[in-house]
Amino acid sequence: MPDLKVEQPKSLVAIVEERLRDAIVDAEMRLGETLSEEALSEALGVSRTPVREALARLQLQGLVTIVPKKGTFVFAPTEEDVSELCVFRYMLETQALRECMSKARAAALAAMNDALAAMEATQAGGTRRDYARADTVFHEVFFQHCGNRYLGNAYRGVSGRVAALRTHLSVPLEGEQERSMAEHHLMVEAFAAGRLADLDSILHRHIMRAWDAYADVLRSGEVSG
Amino acid sequence: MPDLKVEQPKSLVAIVEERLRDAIVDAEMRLGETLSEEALSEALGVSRTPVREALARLQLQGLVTIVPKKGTFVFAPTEEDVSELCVFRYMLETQALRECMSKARAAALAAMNDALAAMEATQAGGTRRDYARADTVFHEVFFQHCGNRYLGNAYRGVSGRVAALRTHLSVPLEGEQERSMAEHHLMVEAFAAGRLADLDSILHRHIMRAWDAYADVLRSGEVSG
DNA sequence: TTCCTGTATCTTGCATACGGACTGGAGATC
DNA sequence: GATCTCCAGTCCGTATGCAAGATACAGGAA
Repeated sequence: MPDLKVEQPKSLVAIVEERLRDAIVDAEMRLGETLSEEALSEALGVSRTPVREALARLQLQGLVTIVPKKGTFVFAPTEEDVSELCVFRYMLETQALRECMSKARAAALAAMNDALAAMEATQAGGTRRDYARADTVFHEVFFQHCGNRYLGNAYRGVSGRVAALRTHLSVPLEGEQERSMAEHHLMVEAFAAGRLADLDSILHRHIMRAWDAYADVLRSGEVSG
Repeated sequence: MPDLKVEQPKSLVAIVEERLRDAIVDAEMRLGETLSEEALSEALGVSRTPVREALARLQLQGLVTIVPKKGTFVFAPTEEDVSELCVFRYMLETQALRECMSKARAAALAAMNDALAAMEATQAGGTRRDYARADTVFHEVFFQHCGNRYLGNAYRGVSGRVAALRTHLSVPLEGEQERSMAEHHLMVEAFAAGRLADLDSILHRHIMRAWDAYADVLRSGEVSG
């Protein structure tokens, strides 16, 4: 018998969650903006129940903050927050890369090259948002091949914030994308050659430079929407 | 004016979540056992809404599995699961210890000594469960002092499973508690002396020995309740 | 003017109702 | 006896209603 498995239609909760997540990550909403369950449910054309459940999930991902009896707000990171997030992200990624290298080196390398190609494609004919998305996909590769789903879960738990920061706090510096691409190339090379220490230092530089830029924007007080 | 701040009464969701979490962790329920929202809501004396929300949170902690239209089940780890969990836990703890040592060494050391004393107290006049709880507290110390709340969140995301495995899959081997205590003492000593490498290796041995024991129980097919 | 206070209006927390989907077993059919 | 069909029971997904807390603002008192 052929494989006839049908995929379940997504639940409303899943749809709403995804939609809201995208709205936050893609900066359709401002950081700190007030959300109302009722307003959202009306805008989305569903009842409050799935909206409420989706918001609860987003809270656990750190994308919104729910204050009892008061309201729900898009998250608003402090400089400290961003710093800790970057450190944490570096820890996860470096560990994931280690696991990839020892367990699924070939597969991971192939996937990284694919992701790299996709990034280059967006550079040629895509928006900054397309590049940001491709960047996200690249870093997710580490976790798809690391062979430890807990590591991947942990990353998924913060990836929303990481992606949101990329969108909200990035300023389009001249030549930034080129430098970013160059670093990604270096990472793949170091991975291919098995140079773990190099890989770590490139990754560290890569992430910490992003932190620097975010911190500048935060200090400037401009929490762009 | 004196400090009159009143603490908010916990929401029903939080109460239900905690209660269910305890029930799973303390092995009041069997691994894989079927749960029904309605049955739980009746047993707990609340409506389905907070139960449902609490179950959703527990799912994100990996303590229950929700199958749409079918039912909710207490998690049932595979041997692979447990292995990955142990590896992940080792990663988190070792990173947290690093951060503790570089950022809040004195405070962390003091807290570790307190936790150690509490463990010894339960050894004198407490149940195995008391010891297990004190053990959990000891490991949480790392994350309370590591200065990175994301690291702590990640740990909290798996600590339920870790604690549940401790309760469900541990067999009371002769002298096990003594060996465990000895290892904890060694860890504190190594931390106090700043010997990171030793600390790592003790922690690794400590966690992997637990994994060994769990794997044995899982292979034996006895998923105790 | 400044401060306090009552109230209108917002928010979320929780309970409840209904319908679709799934499961397991009794009975019919071959 | 084996298999299929139908149906009742159970579960979750979603919508809706009501209660209670938080907030903002108008209006009165000092």
